[in-house]
Formats: sequence, structure tokens, C-alpha cells
Amino acid sequence: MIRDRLTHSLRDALTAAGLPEPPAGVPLDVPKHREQGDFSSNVALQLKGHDGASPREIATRIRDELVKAKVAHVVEIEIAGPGFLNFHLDPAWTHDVVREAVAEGERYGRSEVLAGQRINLEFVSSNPTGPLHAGGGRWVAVGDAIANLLAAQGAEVHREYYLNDAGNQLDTFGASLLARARGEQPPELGYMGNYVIEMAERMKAELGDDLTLETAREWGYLDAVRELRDDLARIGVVFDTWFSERLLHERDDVNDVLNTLSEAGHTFDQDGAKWLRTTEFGDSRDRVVVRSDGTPTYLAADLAYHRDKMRRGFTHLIDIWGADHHGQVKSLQTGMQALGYGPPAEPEILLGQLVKLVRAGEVVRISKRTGNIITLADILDDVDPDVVRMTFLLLSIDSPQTFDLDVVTAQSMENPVYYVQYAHARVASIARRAAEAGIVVRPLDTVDLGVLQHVREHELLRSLDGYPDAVRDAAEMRAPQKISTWVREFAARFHSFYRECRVITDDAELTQARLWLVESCRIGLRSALELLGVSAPDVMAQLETDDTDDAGEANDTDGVDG
RNA sequence: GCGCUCGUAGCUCAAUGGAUAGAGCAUCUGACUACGGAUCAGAAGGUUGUGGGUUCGACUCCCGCCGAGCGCACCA
Repeated sequence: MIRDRLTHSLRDALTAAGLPEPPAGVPLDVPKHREQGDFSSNVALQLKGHDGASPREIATRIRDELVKAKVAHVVEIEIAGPGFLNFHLDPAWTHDVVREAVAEGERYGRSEVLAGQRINLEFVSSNPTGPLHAGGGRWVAVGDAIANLLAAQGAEVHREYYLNDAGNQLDTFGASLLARARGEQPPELGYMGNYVIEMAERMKAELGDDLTLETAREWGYLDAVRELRDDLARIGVVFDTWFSERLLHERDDVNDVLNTLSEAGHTFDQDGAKWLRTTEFGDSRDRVVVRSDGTPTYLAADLAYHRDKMRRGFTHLIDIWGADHHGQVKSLQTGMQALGYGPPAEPEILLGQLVKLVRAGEVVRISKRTGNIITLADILDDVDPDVVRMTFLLLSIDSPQTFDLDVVTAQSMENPVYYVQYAHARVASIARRAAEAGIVVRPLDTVDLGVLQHVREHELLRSLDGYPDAVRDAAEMRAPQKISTWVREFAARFHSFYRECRVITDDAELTQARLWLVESCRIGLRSALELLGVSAPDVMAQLETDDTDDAGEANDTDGVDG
């Protein structure tokens, strides 16, 4: 609200002063330091050199126009440093933030800038040859949060899981399963994990001993997919589509895409294989799409797959991959370009740095192929799904993450998620107390918010005002950690307010105003937690205290939900 | 060797090219007989790996070097 007004006024002032608008639009920021005002703009710095004026001279001209226009709530416009325009507002502007949040309710922070976009977001896509490993939980949490963020900007988002069920990995897996069922060691380069032994036992119980490579493979495939679904359900993620690679081969899509590429003149034959001339579109080397034995490569199927996504009517594709696959980015994108998609590149590929699992001070290698793995389900056995999600959403995906199993389990009660949830529970608690005290909350438009004068209230609302921007930035940059960062900061402001300002007091007017203030906080907290896929509980389970020796019974601290 | 990514407080990490680089943990000092102390107030902690460059302004962009991870298949 206030931001829109300031931006608008700035634009008018530029026009009135005969200055152009910068190509990137009119900048308006929240300065880091309180003394630098409530809002600031570096527009004069961006326009430096315009008709030879210095940034400070330009800033002065803009300020003169703004002063003439008399912008609401603005008490002083200061020109600082090399030419910043710092807006000092009267504290009452934050009262508009309460009204805005309450008026928008669950829609607060959301927008429609991506309305009309149909986005296909593919993530996880772990091979159906065993359970999800713990590190894969990062892509579960991140993918789901990014999907939420894009949806919050008005896009129609489709969550998709690609099942690599046509390659030789599945054959190897089937052979490993069959060997275990027969009490033998898996073949060389097979799946060594102990989970294969357990699966083989179940398979024998269901199918008996009359097993072939094919029945073992198919049973294992279906069982693995079921387990993937179950694990994902435990953490609350549901995919709209599980896409089978086999479908592409059955429909002859792979050959069709190869023919299309050949007819367009993008392929050539060499050494008995068929190559795709991806260098034509900027790849570092050309790629084989059909091997000399006549079978298509992974890339050929992947091109057919992504073409299928485009044909299903999506306006944009996003894939989330582990950074270990970065070598394939160029080949897929340039291949898609050969098919006529992009630029800009389709799919957009988000590379996430890998998770390093640590237990007992040692790095745990995560590979389904080479032995024991720690699964996402193992972690969910020990800690709350909310803790798991938040742990994976604290970091930028550009940062490699060290996931210390001992720390996460032993200190799960100290996880930042509880700090934020506690703020939400406090809000709910206040509402309960107010109701118990027989306080009737009057309609907001009959309440005088002008009594909200405390510096903690002001800081709290300044923070809340930043939420819509945080959502927009997080969505644009595909960076859910911006939401975790915002909500932790906001929760801190709330706790600080809570300690210093009582909501329910003998002052009826102040109580009314603060109840609405707290309601606006609830809206922000709840919305942010929802974007992260984390629950917003109204009560926190009682935490065990160890300062008394009579706390013998083990309290269940996991039973929080919204 | 080539390529991609990453080096920020003791530790784990934030920071659309903006002003004085911020949190949490750990350490230290404190807090209401009141809405839930899973809380709050404060202290201390930095040559943003390193050397150049671009810019009014660089953790951020460019180049070199050092270090780490990951890729360089007619595997998936």
C-alpha cells in the first residue's frame, strides 16, 4: 500500500522534474539501518550523468517535486550519502499494514503476476530402485516449497515425478532382487543395500519361489514406487503426475523425436551412431542419441519426455536436479532448442548442491548401489516432518548442506521451526485468553489503531510489511530460504513484542487494537509456514523440563498440528 | 587437463550492485509472582580464501591464483 503510493509518487516526481524512469523501474528499498528512514530510493544514483547533473542535484530536484506533491505519511525526505532519497514516515503508516493484511486475509502476500502461466515442476525423480535417501529429502522440501511459491504468484503449478523405468538400472535392480531371493550375492555393480534383502523376503512371501528376472524386476519396481509414494506422503508431498518413461517408448515418442530432429537436419551419423548437433546451439560437444547397436540414449528419451511436457500445454518447465547432473543441463536445453523450444531455455534447470550426511562425525556415503543407506523414512522415524522440512529450507540451494543426523535428532527441539511455530501458538493462545475473558473483538473499522505507538509494534509491522516482497523475491529467484529467513525474523519481532507489550489489559481500546495487530501477525505467520509446507499449530505440546527430578514420564512432543 | 558450483564470526548459515556485512548455535552478563520462559534484553566475536580490475559504490560482476565438491560415456 504505502510502497505503491511512494513508488507512484516517485514516478510522478520524475516526470515533473523532467527525468526519465530507469529501465528497471523505480527502485524503492527498505534500508538496513533505521536512521536511514523507513524507505529509500537510489533512483538519483541510477540517473547520474543525466544532463550532466550530479546524483545529489538530481535527488534534490526529485525531492522538491515530492515535497510539492505532499505524499501521505511522509514527514521528511532526506538526501543522504552519494544521493539516496530517504523517506522518513510517521509511525501511523504501519497501521495501514494491519488493515491490509486483515483485508486480504489468506491472500496476503500473494499476487497474480504469474496468472495464466502453467508451470510444470519436476523434482525428486529418484530412480524406482529403492527408498528415498535422506539427502533426497532436500529436493522434496525445496521442490514442494517452490511449487507453493509459484502458485502464490498466481501460476498453475503441476508437480511431476519422472520414473526412469525403462533403462538398464531397473534390470540391474531386478537381478539384484532375484539374487537376494535366491540367497545369492547381487551381480557385480548391482544393488548391494540391505533393503534389497528385506524386499526380497517380502517378494518371496508374496510371489513364492517361482521367480524370473522379469517378475522380480516388475515386483520390485511396483514395490519401490509404492514406498516412494508412502515416504513422500509422510512428509506431506503429493505429485500430480508420475510419468513413466516406458510410455514414451510404447508410444514410439522417442523414435518420433529422433525423426523430427533428423528431418530438421540437426543429426549426423558417425561411427555407426546417430549424433545430435547440439554444438549448433552452444553445447560444448555433440551428443549421441542413438548408439551403434540401434538403441536410443537417455538424452533421446529425455528430449521426448520434455517435448511431451510442452505438448501437454505447459507454458514453462522447471526441473530441479542435483548438482552432480550439471553436465547434462546444456545437452538437454540445446536439444530442446533443436526441437524448437526456446530460447529462453526450456526446461529451466535448478541445480541444487548435494547433501552431505554426517553421523558420529563421519561422512556417510549415500548410494543405493554400494551398501547401506540412510533413508528419508529413517529420519522421519526420529524427527517431526516439520523439522525435516525446515532443516532443508534454511539454506540456499547453492550451498552444499551438511546434514548431521546426530545434531538434527538430538537437537530437534531446538530447531528453528519451533521458534516460529511457538509465535503462532502464542497468537492463538492470546485469542483463547481474550475469549475466556469475555472480550468481544469489534470490527476493525471501529477500532482506533492510532493507539499502537510502541516501538515494538512499529518494528513488528514494518517486518510484516516486507512479507509480500519476500514472497515475490523468493518466487522469482526460486529461493524458498528467503521465506524461512523472513519468517524467523518476523517471529523474533513477535516474541520481542510479546515480552514487552501485553495484549489483554484493562485499557479496552488498546486491547482491541492489539488483538487486531496480533491477528495480522497470525495471517503472516500462517501464510509463510504454509508456503514452506510446515504446520501452524495453535498449541505446542508441553516441553519436558529437566530442572525437576519428578518429570519421569516421557511426554510426547511430536503431536503438534494445525 | 577442461568444465560447472562453492569458499562469509569458533561452528551452521543469511545478505535484488547500495550506506555501518546479519542471524542461530556455542561463550559471557542480565529479565516480569501478568496473555505459555520452546521466550526476552545485552556483551563479545569479521582483512567476506587471496591478488588485481570494472563502478560514485563490490560478499555480489570480470580476470589470475589457492582450496573444496561435482562432472567430463555409444551409463542412467
